[in-house]
Amino acid sequence: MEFYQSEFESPVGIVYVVSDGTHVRSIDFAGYEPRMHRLLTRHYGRYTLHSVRGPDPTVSRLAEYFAGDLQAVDQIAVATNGTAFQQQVWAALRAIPAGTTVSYGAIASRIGRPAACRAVGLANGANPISIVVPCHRVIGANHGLTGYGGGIERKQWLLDHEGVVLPVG
Amino acid sequence: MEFYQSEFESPVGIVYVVSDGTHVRSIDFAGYEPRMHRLLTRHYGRYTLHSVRGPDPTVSRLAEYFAGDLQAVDQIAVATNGTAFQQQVWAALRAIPAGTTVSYGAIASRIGRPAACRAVGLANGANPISIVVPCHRVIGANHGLTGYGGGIERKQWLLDHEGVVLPVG
DNA sequence: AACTTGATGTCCGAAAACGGCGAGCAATCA
DNA sequence: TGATTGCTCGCCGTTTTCGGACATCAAGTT
Repeated sequence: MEFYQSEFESPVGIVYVVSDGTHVRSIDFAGYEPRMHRLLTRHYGRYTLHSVRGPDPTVSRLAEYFAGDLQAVDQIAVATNGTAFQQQVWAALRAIPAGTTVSYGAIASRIGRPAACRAVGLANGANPISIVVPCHRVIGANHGLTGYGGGIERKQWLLDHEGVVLPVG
Repeated sequence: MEFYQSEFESPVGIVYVVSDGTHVRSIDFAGYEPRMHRLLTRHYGRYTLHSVRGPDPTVSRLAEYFAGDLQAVDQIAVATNGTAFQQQVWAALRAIPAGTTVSYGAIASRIGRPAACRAVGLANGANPISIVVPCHRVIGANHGLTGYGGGIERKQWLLDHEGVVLPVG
């Protein structure tokens, strides 16, 4: 497996973008390299990662997103390996419009397993493509942020950036 | 992963030869297809198997071996995936000359782990390349044949063919 | 002479533990 | 009362852990 890695300096820190040339395979924050490589290994076995310097269209889209064009990342082509359940969850995530939030339980209902809210949390945590697959738009039923793979602060920042206003909770 | 499969009708039954074009990756007997595919999957993940009709140099060598030229298979290039321990065992197997036998414990000693005789048995059973990697030349310390992935009868036949004479045991 | 006992590497299935949840209930406080 | 908080417990997919089964054999026990 041959992958290509770009770097992007975002307001929430450096972001790594890993693609196979046509599809994005992983996006994660600097400081979480071990997790990223663990996920890549789990999904693709042995792989080699080539550092890319030239312009990367995915990075351009991310820049637009952070500049305020929230829909800029919606068309990015992604490819993921995962269980059937995870694939369903991740697909459901991409259907959440920017600026809105959904509860874990609601996602569970949408994929036909209303009782699997907790498992949705797990699948969320296993999401290999941060930001583009917007797991940050899923929050607790009581409007608490509960958790985020990149740290709650980043989740809060992203939601603020998207104009989400939550009850005082 | 792209592999190519040939068929060869031997005195001990039909034999499948799987190669990648330059190296043999698997040799097994008809009737053990599930095991063969399980091993290929374990070692190489997803793969496709193309059926080959034309002449196959590996098959020619096998024919020579069965015709009496016992050294004909010694130069066949093989490639295997496996744990470090298995690689060591399989390498040690190829060093056993045709017409001779060795005990499981002796193989264990040769690779520097004299107490791992039982593990050698396991590694033997996991050998993906029958005949060419001559796991049939390994027998019990008491000269019993103990076991063979293709059935004891085939092990007996191969040893007879190679002129091995064992104590009456 | 027959039987038991460890050491050994790997795979496989079963079982348990672990969460980025959420509803329900009771205790607390104005 | 009614709102709020905190605890408990059931839910469920995934990962981890664990225990057994084996192509053995030498040494110790009976």
